[in-house]
Amino acid sequence: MVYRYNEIVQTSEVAPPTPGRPRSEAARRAVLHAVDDMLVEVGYAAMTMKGIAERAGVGRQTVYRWWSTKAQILLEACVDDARSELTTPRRGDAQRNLLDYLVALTEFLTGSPAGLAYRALLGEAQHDPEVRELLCTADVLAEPTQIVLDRVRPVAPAMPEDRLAATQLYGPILAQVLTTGSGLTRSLLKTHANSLLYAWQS
Amino acid sequence: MVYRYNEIVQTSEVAPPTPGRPRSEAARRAVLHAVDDMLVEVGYAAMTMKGIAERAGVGRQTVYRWWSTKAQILLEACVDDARSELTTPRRGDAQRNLLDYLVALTEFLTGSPAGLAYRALLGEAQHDPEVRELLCTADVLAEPTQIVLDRVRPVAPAMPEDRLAATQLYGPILAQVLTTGSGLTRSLLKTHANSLLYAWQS
Amino acid sequence: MVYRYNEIVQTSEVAPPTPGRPRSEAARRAVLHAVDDMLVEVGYAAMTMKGIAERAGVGRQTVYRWWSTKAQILLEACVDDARSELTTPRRGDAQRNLLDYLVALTEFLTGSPAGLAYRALLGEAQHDPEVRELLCTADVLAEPTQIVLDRVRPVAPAMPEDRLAATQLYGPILAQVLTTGSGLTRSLLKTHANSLLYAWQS
Amino acid sequence: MVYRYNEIVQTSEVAPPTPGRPRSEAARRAVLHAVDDMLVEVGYAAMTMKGIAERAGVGRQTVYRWWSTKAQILLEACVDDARSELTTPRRGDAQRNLLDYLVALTEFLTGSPAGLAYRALLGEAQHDPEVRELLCTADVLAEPTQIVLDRVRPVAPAMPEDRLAATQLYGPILAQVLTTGSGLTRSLLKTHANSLLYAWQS
DNA sequence: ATCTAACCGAGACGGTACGTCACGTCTTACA
DNA sequence: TGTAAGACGTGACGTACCGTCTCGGTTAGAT
Repeated sequence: MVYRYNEIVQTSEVAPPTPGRPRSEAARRAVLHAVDDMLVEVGYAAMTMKGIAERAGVGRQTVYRWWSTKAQILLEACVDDARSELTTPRRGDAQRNLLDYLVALTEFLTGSPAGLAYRALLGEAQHDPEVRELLCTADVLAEPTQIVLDRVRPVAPAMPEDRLAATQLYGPILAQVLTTGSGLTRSLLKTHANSLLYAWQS
Repeated sequence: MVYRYNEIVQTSEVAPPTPGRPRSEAARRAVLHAVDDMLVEVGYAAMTMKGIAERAGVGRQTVYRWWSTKAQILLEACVDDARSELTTPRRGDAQRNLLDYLVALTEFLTGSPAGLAYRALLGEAQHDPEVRELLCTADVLAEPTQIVLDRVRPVAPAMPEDRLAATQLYGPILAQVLTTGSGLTRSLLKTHANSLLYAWQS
Repeated sequence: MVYRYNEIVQTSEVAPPTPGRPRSEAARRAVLHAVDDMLVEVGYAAMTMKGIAERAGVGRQTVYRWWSTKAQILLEACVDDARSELTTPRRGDAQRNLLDYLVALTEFLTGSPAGLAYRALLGEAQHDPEVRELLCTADVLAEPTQIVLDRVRPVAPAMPEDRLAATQLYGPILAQVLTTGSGLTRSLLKTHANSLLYAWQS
Repeated sequence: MVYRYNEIVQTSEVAPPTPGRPRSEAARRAVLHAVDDMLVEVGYAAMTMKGIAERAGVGRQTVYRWWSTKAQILLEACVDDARSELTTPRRGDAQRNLLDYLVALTEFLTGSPAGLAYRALLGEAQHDPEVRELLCTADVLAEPTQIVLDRVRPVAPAMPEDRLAATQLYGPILAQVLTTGSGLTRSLLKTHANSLLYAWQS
């Protein structure tokens, strides 16, 4: 689970008050917003800790105090958006459940700031194992995919175990975006969904 | 097609001699080897143009003269290896053709230096459009995949158009490696191959 | 007037505190000392900004932050020494006043580190107008010469205006050192002083 | 004595022909002209061996084959001009002989390309002993000054030995130009000449 | 109403890689 | 052999960002 600011413990108790000046919520938000904006404006590579601090109007030390790397900031900035963008309403039709998800995923990966962030992080993960771990624990794709699979499973008796089924479902879409930069057309997504469903129903 | 040193045109003519001292083949090879070694030793992120030059025992300017970025060097260093590692011998059995390829791809992506390089480049491509373009023109995965699909197509009448079929085939494997860092087991690969073949044969 | 670190304004007020970490006096001194040492050890030409920083155990940016060129550092490092070395005590005898000054000047130019620095700067000034300006504003020779001239003027009614008188006094000594690298002997200095005094007394 | 291209031995014989391709006079002249031009166009500091070669349309190695440093080229390029510009016609009047020389010297140092070169070399000599030696052997100022002194000596019985007299004569002018960048006015030159003559006649 | 401790901004610090430039040497083909 | 061309290894250039540190100042709860 990702760090959440002033996270409330799940009992009825609140966090014990610490001495000293409390963390500035304004500074935190300024940093997250700065990261969001800069990602689309200058791109991941040109985004620096120094630049983020200046853009956020925040001291450099304040950034380092709460996050070690720009990947951490980016993850915190996008994970909630990602989750909501990848959640599709339940449909009666299994094929429609899959298609809706594939469309949402494609839009997420190609059009959304959160998706752009996810791709940047996934890219960084190929260079830096820590980022990969960060990304795995946040589970951005796995969770929403699982929900969709659970909806479909009742009518897909031949569906393989979750891990493979998930990667069969979103793998082609993700690979397509990562390698070419753009997604599949809606009609190809439909073909893909039908393919899988046919195979899983066997 | 990637730059090839002293590339001989395919006719009987050779390249016209340019004035001045010719490029040093030794320096070129030293750089490519240095990049190969450093990628596995220190990783992509810690690899710098300066470090490459020093490791290769080569002037910094010499590196910049022939390559703009470490991505270019890496691509030139790995593209041939990649192609050969992803080429599987033709089999009589369609399912075996697919499985062999999926196994080779998984080993390439998880075990081979060239595959490590490819992943690093694909990661960098998420940060830098120029790297993506470089990677697209080199076509590392597309070409070998196409060969396998062509072998299978005669017995797979429902196989969709090439682009989608290719991404259905290698997408799950690639996605799995990129997101988790490790590949699918052989038995899951077999299941995946069977799934696809079943769907494509209907 | 040359920049002086943390220069206190001459009233009772101090400089208003600037935000951020204050400049490190230790780093400033380390740079000035490094420059002093390196000038005599390796010479002006072989002295580089990089070398100065390393010798001083200081970051390169820290040097550039406070000085643009090695000439500036050198000037700041030597101007105070120069002034004190060129200041001779007042004598009753006019001829002795001149001679003492000429001797001090010769020793300064040929034997003192500060004088070595001055010659290097004067040399650089022939290549770079900015250095000349720097040197003019610092007024290394003009001021001490003026003091001596003022002492002598009462008994030298024919002494020309200051600029010419000064250059008549120190010009031969300076020219001798610059062109040959070594100074005039004491007896020639005496002859020179007598010559001038005779002409100025007319 | 400075190197002179294809210097003819003083007997009636010509130099024995050496084997191989003879040195290109065109290349030599191109280099000297390039140096002349670049000195006034970009200044001494910005003049590089590489730039000289390119400007002259000459190979880099060709420059290095015949000269080690830009100082050597500059000296060869300007020494003849310097000598002729500093030679004044003999006058009957001693004071006029001095004044003419001082004026010529001032114009040389402030207005002539050859004088600019001389100042640059003298500047460089403060950083590099080899350049000083080069400059001393070429004797740019000493020789013409000596000629003038010899003309004046008959009517100046108190003139000190040559070295001091020369430096008394030209030192103030040289010092003035080196320190301020501009020369003394004609009327000050006149005053200076009179001063010296008065002292030397006593 | 202090006191104290952790926060905040600003910015200098020692490092290090960046991409460029010139150095002086070398290796070609040609004259 | 001399020449123009140009690649070579070397190393300084001035800039940018790294992550740390040191200031003055702020903001709370505890005394």
